[in-house]
Amino acid sequence: MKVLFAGTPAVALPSLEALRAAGHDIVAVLTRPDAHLGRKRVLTPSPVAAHAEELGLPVIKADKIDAEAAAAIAAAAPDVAAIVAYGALIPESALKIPEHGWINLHFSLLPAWRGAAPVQHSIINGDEVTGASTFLLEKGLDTGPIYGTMTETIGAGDTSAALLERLSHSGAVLLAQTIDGIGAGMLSGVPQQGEISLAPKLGLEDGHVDWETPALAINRRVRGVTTEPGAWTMLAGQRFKLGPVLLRADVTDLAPATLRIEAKTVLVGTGSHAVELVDVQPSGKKLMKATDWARGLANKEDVVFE
RNA sequence: CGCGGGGUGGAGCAGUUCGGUAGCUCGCCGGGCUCAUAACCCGGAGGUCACAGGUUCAAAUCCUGUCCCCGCAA
Repeated sequence: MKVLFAGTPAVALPSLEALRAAGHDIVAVLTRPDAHLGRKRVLTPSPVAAHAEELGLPVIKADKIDAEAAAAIAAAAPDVAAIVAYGALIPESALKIPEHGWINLHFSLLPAWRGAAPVQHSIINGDEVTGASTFLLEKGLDTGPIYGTMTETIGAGDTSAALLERLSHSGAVLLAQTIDGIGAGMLSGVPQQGEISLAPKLGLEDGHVDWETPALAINRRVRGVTTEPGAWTMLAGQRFKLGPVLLRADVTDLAPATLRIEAKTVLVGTGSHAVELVDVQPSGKKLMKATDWARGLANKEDVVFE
């Protein structure tokens, strides 16, 4: 089929590749405009834009589907649109452009975790299983009829970044199969059923660790916000980033936020039992082993996070 | 020219204010103790102090410029 591919970050790339590999004709790629990234604000194309340009595919850059973008999409005359993490809403008027509509690959088992950050919320919530769904885009937020789903187990040490990476590949297969099925006229959408939950985009404050909460909740939250937006706490007035922490149910005598620095481990007290720090990143420093960081501390006593 | 922190043996840091022959905690190599060890004891290797100029009898330290890393902000 003639497919319009819409996506922006790296997690969309496997889907674009899967569609090409399945033999579909990518008539155009819709992505968000180049953004000023990094400290030097270098104007950088999105990963999808960069890849599409390498492949010589026509690229439409737009952060909202205005009349101009809609005209460009219509001009490409797609049979169907495939959308993976594009990053902006598609207005109702544009939904009608392709004959078969817009098929969204969403990284959760809908209707669970509708919204921008499904993977992060599933980990923070402690879900044991998540997955990906393909559905027909409609006016509501991630509410359309489902074409296909696949499940993925969430590991005890999974971070959002790791899980999303896996889902981006397995989900790409699902998306390609869905587009195949629609092209063959053998698929129809099924209304979503089950418990609805929302997964709004996470902000910086979502990564702020509250040491008064139980260790398990902290473990899940840290993994859920890693790598973006990142977990952190405060130390001596400076932001202090944290990598995933290990549960240490054997240590129960540490007050919340209080550190205990030992030869091979760095422990922190929580609302329940202690947690072991693995990787940390002090402000202005690179990511380092918690034990390395602790080795350089002048005073290893009475270290307390704020 | 957005704000800020930083580049010192393999790792993390101190030393820079008040220039004067490189330190701490580890790691590594060799030896010892031990039933044994990530514990302890003894010995050892390893650094042009990011780079380039300048000032000075003397620069990690003072002055100028450059490169690189990171946090914030976008």
